[in-house]
Amino acid sequence: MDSEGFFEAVYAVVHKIPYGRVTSYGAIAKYLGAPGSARMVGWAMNACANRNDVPAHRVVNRNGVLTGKHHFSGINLMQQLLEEEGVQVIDNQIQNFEAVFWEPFREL
DNA sequence: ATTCTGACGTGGG
DNA sequence: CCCCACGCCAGAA
Repeated sequence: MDSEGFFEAVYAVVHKIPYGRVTSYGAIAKYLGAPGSARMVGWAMNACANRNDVPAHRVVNRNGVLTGKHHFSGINLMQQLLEEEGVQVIDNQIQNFEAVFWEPFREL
C-alpha cells in the first residue's frame, strides 16, 4: 500500500481480523504481495507491540501456535485474550484452527 | 560496511 | 512422523 511502511499495511489487515478469528503471518504476507517474507510480518508486529490498536494476539503462525505469546505483556495474556474471544487454546496451540482461521483473500 | 538474529514458511531427508 | 537447512527483508550491534 503506502510506501510509508510495510508495518502500516500489516496493521491494517490485522485490524480487520474479525472477533473470535485468527490468521497467520504467511497469509498476511502473501496478501501484501510478499509471500515467503512472513518474517517481515512478525517484524511489523514487533513494532506494533508498542501500539495497542493492533490485535496482534489474533495473529499466529501457520501451525496455529501462539509463537509470539512471549512478546506480550505476560505469557498468558495472548492465550487469555483468544480464549476470551471464544478461541480455545491449549498449550499455545489453537484448537479447531481451521474454523477460526481468517483468510484475507477469501473473506476480505 | 559487515554480521546476526528474528512473533515464519516451505521443502527435503 | 520428526529433524534440519534455506529463503526472506529489515533493524540493531
